[in-house]
Amino acid sequence: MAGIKDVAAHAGVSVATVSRVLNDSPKVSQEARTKVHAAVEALRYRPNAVARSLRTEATHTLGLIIGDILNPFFAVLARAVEDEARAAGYTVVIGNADERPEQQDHYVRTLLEHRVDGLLICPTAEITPLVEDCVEAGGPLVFLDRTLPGLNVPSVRADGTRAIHELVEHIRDLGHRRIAFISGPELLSTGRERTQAFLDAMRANGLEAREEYVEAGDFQEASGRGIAARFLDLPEPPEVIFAGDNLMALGALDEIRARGLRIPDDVALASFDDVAWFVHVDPPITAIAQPAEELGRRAVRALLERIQHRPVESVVLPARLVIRRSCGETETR
Amino acid sequence: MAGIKDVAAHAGVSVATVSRVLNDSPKVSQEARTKVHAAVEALRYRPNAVARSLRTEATHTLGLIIGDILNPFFAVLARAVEDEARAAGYTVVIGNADERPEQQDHYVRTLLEHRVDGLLICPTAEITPLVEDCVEAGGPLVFLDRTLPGLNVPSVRADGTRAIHELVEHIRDLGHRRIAFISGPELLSTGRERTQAFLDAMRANGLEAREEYVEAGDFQEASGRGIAARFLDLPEPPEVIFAGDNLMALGALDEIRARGLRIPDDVALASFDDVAWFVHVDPPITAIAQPAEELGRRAVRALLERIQHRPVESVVLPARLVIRRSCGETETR
DNA sequence: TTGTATGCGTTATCAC
DNA sequence: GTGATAACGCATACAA
Repeated sequence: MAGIKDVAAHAGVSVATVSRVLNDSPKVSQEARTKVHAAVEALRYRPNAVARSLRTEATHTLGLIIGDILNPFFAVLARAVEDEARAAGYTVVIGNADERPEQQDHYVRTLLEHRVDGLLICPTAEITPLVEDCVEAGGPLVFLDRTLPGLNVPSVRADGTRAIHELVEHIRDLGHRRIAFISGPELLSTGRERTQAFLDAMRANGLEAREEYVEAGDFQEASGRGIAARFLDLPEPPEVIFAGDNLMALGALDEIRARGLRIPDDVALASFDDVAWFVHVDPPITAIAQPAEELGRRAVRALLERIQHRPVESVVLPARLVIRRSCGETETR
Repeated sequence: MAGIKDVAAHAGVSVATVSRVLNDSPKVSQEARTKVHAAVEALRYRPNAVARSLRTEATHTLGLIIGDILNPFFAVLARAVEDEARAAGYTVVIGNADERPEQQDHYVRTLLEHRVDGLLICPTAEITPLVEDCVEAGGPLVFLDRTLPGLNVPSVRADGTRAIHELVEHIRDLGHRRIAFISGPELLSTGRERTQAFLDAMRANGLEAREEYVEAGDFQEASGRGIAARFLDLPEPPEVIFAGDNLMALGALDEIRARGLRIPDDVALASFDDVAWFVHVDPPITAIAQPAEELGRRAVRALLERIQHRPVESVVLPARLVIRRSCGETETR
């Protein structure tokens, strides 16, 4: 493959001039510029980003570690991150942690070795030593969607507290009392936050949050299904099942359908996270929507600020309740 | 950040020895090994993959260019590619072409400059000059999901021809005659192939494929909705709408619902591509499932073979019909 | 405005 | 088994 030297030779100038043309430095004659461009064209020269990065200490690459690319929420997040990064001239390398700390660490290590200019992490459950190192090393780092306690790292996330309060109130107004919650992992900030908000909301609405009506899943479909099954097997099953994320809602839906139960008559359903197809389920599913695109964009902007050594504040965006018909709402059409 | 020299100094050996330990070369004493590892630990040394790549001419990185990360089919594909690549010690950089040739080219260029060891492309519509260059340059390249005509590049894809024949036959057996097809872009191999298969299947089943019943969308939701609308506005609307991919099926569903039409009584629906939530729509959607994970895995394996300069054959896997109830099938429970 | 020369962090080729 | 040192391809300080 042609190198900068070949281009220089072909154009009859020095490598320095070629380099200057390529990085459009102002100090270069129009004539040289033209010759170089012609040579680049003729030789099909592609600058070697690896060599350039070694020299400049910058890869123009961002790392993004997400929980699960198959989760539509993360897919939207990833897409927004990629769009915003590309607009700023960066390429993003996505690592799929699959919600496993050791896989998260694998990607942290790999991305660090590849010298990404900055790292966006949706941290899995635990603070791993590697992530701690990252923080101490002080490289550009922003947490996305989730935070880790006790770490001084800016984060970009949604807060569902108010929406959860509204949801519980909405459900109570519909006449239901026994609401069960498929919570997320206790070790995840999002899991903890949603559980706490649910408990608070129940209390605020004068409803009893029975212990057997709250169980933590792992944000994956299978756990949602298993927990829904246990709820439905209870001597006094809940009137409403509220799933802590869209995948667990899908699992709960699977279980409800498998039992031939009707929504909302036999059991009502609501979900944290809104996804495109919720509209098409019968009945359409009442859900809490997170501003995923906005989160992705803001996270990239924050990270770019950090890369330029500017201080950034954490950002928290509100999630919002989307009322449909899976909780027994009366048709309004 | 600590470099290999620092490690060498700290361990009291030469950089050559450190390098040998890190790449566990056999020719190094146990003693040196221990000292180096201790130094690595103490200095929190992270090898610089950029420098290493410059020297070794290998990045252990694969490029993957897909049509749209928000399309569940591509998400599954990407996930499988990533899993298989990681197992082989490679990191994958995903580029989202968003079905736009110029954005595809942006990523081809970027990935080439970053010197990925191999490229997996789900080609958008056109043969761009850049892709042509790629082929001529002869770097490891395999097409995934789609092919480009006249290019000698191995590809890994699914063939839906038989499944489409089965679907049309199935629909005819259900008593329907007027079947409309929301086709994919004529410029995409998948679009052409599915359209041709549909037309053939209609003929083979003694059904008339009316011209106004076949229209090409762009594999995105909005086009599916628009085309479904035009079908339904026809003086004699079709009895069945068959969408060429899952996103266009979602769009068609939107339109059908917006008109207050019932499935399958007012109009039946079927989709190429099967996705998890099709089961939960009322009624569950009859669809053609592609072996997406398998495609992703096989593509990576093929690419790794190419990277090792071994010849590879293209692979074609059959898609299969999944009968549910959106075409008026009688309940079998 | 242009060219020469040095170094980025690593691996690999030699000698020892 | 080990160490010195020359590349790898590029950007840039400095000289011209």
